[in-house]
Amino acid sequence: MSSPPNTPRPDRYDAEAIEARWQRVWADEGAFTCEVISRDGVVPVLPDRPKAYVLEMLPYPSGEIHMGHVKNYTMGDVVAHFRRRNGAAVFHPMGYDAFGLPAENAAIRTGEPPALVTSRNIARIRLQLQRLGFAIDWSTEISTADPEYYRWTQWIFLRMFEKGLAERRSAAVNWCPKDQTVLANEQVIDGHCERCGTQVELRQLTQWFLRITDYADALLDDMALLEDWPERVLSMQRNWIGRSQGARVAFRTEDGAHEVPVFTTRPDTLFGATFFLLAPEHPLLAELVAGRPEEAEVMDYARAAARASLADRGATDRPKTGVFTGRYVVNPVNDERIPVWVADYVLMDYGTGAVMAVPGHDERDFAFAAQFGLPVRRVVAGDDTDPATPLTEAEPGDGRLVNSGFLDGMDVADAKTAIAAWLSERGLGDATVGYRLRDWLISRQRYWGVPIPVVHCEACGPVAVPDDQLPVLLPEVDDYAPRGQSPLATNPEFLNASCPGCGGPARRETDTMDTFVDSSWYFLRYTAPHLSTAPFEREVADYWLPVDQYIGGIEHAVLHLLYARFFTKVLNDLGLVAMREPFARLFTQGMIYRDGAKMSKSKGNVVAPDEIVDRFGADTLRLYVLFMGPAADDIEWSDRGVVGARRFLDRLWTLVRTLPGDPGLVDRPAADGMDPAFLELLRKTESTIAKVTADVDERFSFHTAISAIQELTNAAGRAQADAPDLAPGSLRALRYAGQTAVSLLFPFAPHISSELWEALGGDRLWAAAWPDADPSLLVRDVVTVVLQVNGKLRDRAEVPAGSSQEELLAVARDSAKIAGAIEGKELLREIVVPDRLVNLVVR
RNA sequence: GCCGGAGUGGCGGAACGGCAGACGCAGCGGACUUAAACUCCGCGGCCCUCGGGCGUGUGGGUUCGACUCCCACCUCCGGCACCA
Repeated sequence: MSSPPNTPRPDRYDAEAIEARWQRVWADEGAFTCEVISRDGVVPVLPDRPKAYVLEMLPYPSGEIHMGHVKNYTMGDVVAHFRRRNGAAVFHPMGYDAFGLPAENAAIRTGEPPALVTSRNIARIRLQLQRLGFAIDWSTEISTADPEYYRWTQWIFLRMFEKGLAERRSAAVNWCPKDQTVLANEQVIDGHCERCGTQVELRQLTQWFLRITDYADALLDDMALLEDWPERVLSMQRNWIGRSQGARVAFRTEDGAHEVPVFTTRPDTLFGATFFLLAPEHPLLAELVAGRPEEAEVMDYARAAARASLADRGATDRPKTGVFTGRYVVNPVNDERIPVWVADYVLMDYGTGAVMAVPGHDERDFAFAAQFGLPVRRVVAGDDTDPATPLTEAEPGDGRLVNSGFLDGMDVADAKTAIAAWLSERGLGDATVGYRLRDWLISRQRYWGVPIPVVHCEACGPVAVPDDQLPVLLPEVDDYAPRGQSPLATNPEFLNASCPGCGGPARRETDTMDTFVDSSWYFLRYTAPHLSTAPFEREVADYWLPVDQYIGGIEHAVLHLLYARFFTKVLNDLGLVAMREPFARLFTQGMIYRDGAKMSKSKGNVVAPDEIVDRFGADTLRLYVLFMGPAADDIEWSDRGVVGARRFLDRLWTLVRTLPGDPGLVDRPAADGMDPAFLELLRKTESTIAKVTADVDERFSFHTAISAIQELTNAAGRAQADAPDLAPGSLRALRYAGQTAVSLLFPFAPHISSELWEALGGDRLWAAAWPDADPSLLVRDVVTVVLQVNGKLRDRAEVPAGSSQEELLAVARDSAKIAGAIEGKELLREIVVPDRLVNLVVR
């Protein structure tokens, strides 16, 4: 499209200048500052319109944002802009998950304090985010490493401590030898440290735990409240919590001295138990073998198992190992005497650490029995199977009970009920539930985290630091290097304290908290970011929360997202907030790949957001990361694709800057008497409004929304090129189309949209009402009807919308192609779908 | 093994019971240019002679009609996994 000779050549699209200009305007006007926030302890007036708390997972300030951040925050920005222009009170804050190992490790390398590294990184990240033009309320920015913030992290910890939800106890825990700290179960992937990949070891240590297992059922049950969470995440959490219904059954040692309970999900197979297993760590083990000939071998085995790494012991393809203890227990259901073995496939921290082995119907027990020549007994058989048929492999499936006394003939489900009642009546067992979920180990033997606000008194034990002495400040230390205990332990001023209870000498806790604690409540702090008397203001928090739309990466499915749900439930039980779930709707974005791999520095395949902004502008980058493909999918980065996004913005720029007619926003033109080509453009404009609105609001389908705007822009460009002399109605339809494209594009590319909107004579596009489609223009007066024979497309016809069945059939019969296709055949049926198709079924 | 998700042009993808391949990238042809880039216009699943035939991982089914729904299978991705 060349410029007509007498019009001035339009100015070039200068992204850099435009973006700087509008970012300044928004900041000067406080365009995205949220009024409904507790500031200086003053509770704001709560507005009487819908609210939208739009939140993306806060970044770890590593010094550079990456493309994943750009995609994440652009999506949130689109939603926030969309809701604002649709009349909602919007809150869209940002903060930094600022404690953690990378800054600490950098500090160790360079000798700079982690606080300095972190604040420098935060300053840089803030600039990068601002350069992308995100509509963030920067006045509510928080950093989890700020004493003003972590004071309240400590405060919440103390509330949990008071409730018995935070406790110190000895347990076998995961230890990362490289990072020199313990890890939570969620932070161990296949036996390796989630952060550094080192194989973790098991160590028996006294550590702080949060009793998330107390909330296992609530975390499962309340998933019903999470209707808009991806099934994938719910399934992962369900899996992680791992609830299974079973029974606890009391076995006794044959001398009657000890009761050893087991947990089983198959109490129906109790008659099939032919041996009995203890975990190597089982507390009774040493006593059972004390002074017996088996003692040395058994205890050697137990010690070897304790030394084995989690990865080794957890390997399912390893042959079964175990040692006979020389002792027997009695099966309560038939008084049968069965041998007790120790085996390392039995886990101490699941169930009771003891297992009744039913080799006939459990694959692991069968493998163990085969290994050691132990008997296998069938107690479940199919309807056509003789109860005496020997088992050549474990049959864990359904069937009828056999060789099982009073259970014989029942199916598995009935037998479970019957045996549970039988055991319960005799006090020998109860229906119970097992969970895979473990308590959350939050101690870390590292420097750069929240100090656990407890002192250890010789007389009183662990004692909470009183609220009025919070925050327990992270002290300066000379050496941050991890040495198996927290660097805080080397600072005598920090270490020595007096007991808040008895005043006697005491020692401060030197472990710091897992940084996932910090991010488990930050969404509340935003609503009162500087409040000095409480972590948040209940009234304001209850107004904004739960978060209406939360957006982040799938990698937090069982980490942050589980922990934050747990914290919310605790705060709810403490009467501090009304919500039971923090995130009403969750969207998990896909990863951006390049050259078939996740972008990472070590692979050298990183595309730096800043470079793209330098070359093409922030609007191009924002548009491209959303246009790439479905927001939830993993997608390959394309350098050429970015160019395409920029080309589109250039095209829109040229279109709007060369629109004929006087400046000034136009209203929707009247359809009556309009030139057909421009009526078509008007219809296109209206259907684009409808599509973009639905795609953003209901489907989270940004790439299709953008493609619809592109179609509209292309259509307007063609209409302009094809018709140099325009009737007034046509002119208006053209301007209206361009203007609407700009308006719809705003959430995606706010700077260029604002600039063009201004050029069109508009003002403050970010506050302008989102356009509404005119329903009367969404229905067409002429439609294309598909003519089929036996479901195969044979012809098309243009007919007036709303034509009757008879009219449509007449049109079909008039078609030469249809006539040819049905010639000489018997007409069996005529299918007519109004305004869509006619299908003639012939034989 | 169990649970979840996905298979459509050269590529990212669209269509979610009714015209398969919108939009974009790459490609080809053309215009502009001394030339190149930019930009613009056009073509574009495969086979084939216009007419047509075949095409959404594979095989069945439901339906007038299936990328879409149902059953079975294959492949890939993700999660859990000696959890009794």
